[in-house]
Amino acid sequence: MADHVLNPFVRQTHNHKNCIKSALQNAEQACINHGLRLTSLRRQVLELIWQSHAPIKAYELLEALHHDNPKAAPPTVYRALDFLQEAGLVHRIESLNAFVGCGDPSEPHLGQFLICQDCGAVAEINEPNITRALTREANLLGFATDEQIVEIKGRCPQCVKSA
Amino acid sequence: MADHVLNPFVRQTHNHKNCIKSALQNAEQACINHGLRLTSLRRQVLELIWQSHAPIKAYELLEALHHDNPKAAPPTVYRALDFLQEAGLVHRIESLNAFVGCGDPSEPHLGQFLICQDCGAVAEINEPNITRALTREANLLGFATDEQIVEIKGRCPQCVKSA
DNA sequence: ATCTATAATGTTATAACATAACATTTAGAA
DNA sequence: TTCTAAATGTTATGTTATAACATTATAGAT
Repeated sequence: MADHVLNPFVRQTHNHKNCIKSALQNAEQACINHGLRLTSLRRQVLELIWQSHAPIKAYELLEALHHDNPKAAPPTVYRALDFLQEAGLVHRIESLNAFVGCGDPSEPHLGQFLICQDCGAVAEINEPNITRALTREANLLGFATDEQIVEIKGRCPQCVKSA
Repeated sequence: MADHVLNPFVRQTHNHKNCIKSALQNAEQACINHGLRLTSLRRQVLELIWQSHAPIKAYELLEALHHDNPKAAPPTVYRALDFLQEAGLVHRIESLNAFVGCGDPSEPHLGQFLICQDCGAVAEINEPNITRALTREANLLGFATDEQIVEIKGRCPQCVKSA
C-alpha cells in the first residue's frame, strides 16, 4: 500500500513537487494505456490541480490558466475537467464544487474523501470495505449501485493536534 | 423499523398524500419540541418539498412559491431551506443541488441516500453500520469526523425491473 | 504529402445556483 | 403598549456551469 494511502494527508506537507511530477507521469502513462489524449491544455489543468494543496475550483483554474493562456474561458476549463474526470485523473468533490487530483489513476475507481474543515486539505482513501458495505446495503433494498459519493467532513490530524 | 426504512422507495408510489400529511405533522412536533418556529412560509416550502416525488431544486421551489406568493425571491427560498436543514427537516443532496424531505426528523442525524438515475427517485436510509464504518476508517487516519455525505447513484428496484 | 473526418479548442452568450446588504414587517417578551 | 429580535421583503450581484456555433489541430486513409 502506498504511503499516501496510509496517511493521505502527508501529500499536503511532504515532497510536494515530486508528488506533482509523479502524478503527471502516472497520468501520461494512464492516458497512453487507454488511448486518451492528454493534450497540453489538459495537462496544464491537471498540473494546476496538483499544485493546489486543497481542492481547487473551476474559476480559480480559469484565472490561473489566464497567466499562460489569455484565451481561456469557462468552457476551456470545464471541458478539460470533464476529460480528466472521465479519464479518472481527477475527482470532483461534490460538496465543495471543487476538484482534486486522483492519487491512483491506474484504473477508474470509487473513492472516499476526508475533508478538513479547518485547513481545507482533502485526502482520498480507497477502502474496499466501505465500497462493499455501501453496495451491500443498497442491494438489500433492491437498488443496483453505480457511482458512490462519500465525503467525510471533519478535522485532519494536524488540525486536531493544533486545536 | 418503519416501513419506509425497509423499502424507502415505497414512498414514491404509495399513500403519498398521507406521507405528506404525516411528514408535516412530524415536522410541526419536532419544531415545538425544539422551540423552533415553523412559520407559514417555511411550512409551505416544506410541503412543496414533500409534494415532489424527486429531489426539488431551489428555483423550482421558487417558481412553485410564486403561485401563492408573488413576492418570493431567491433569498426567500434559501432562507427557508437553511432553516429546514438546520431543523433536520430536509436534506440537501449535494450531487444534485436539490432537496428532499427527511423521513425521520425526530432528531438530527446523518443519512445516506440512494439516487435512481433513471426515475430520479431518492430514498434515505440510515444505517448506523455505515456511519460507524466511515467514522472508524477516518479515525484510523487520525481524522475526526463531523459530517458525512453519502450519496449512492444507480437504479431503484422498479427501474431495475423495467429495464 | 495531401486530404479528410473527427477531436479539440475558441468564442459568445446565457442559464442555473447562491448570497450580500439593507429595508420593512411581524411576533413574542417586558 | 412598547421594545426587541426574528423573519421576511427587496435589490443587486456573485458564483458555478453549459449551450451553440466557429475555428483549428491531429491522426489515419489514400
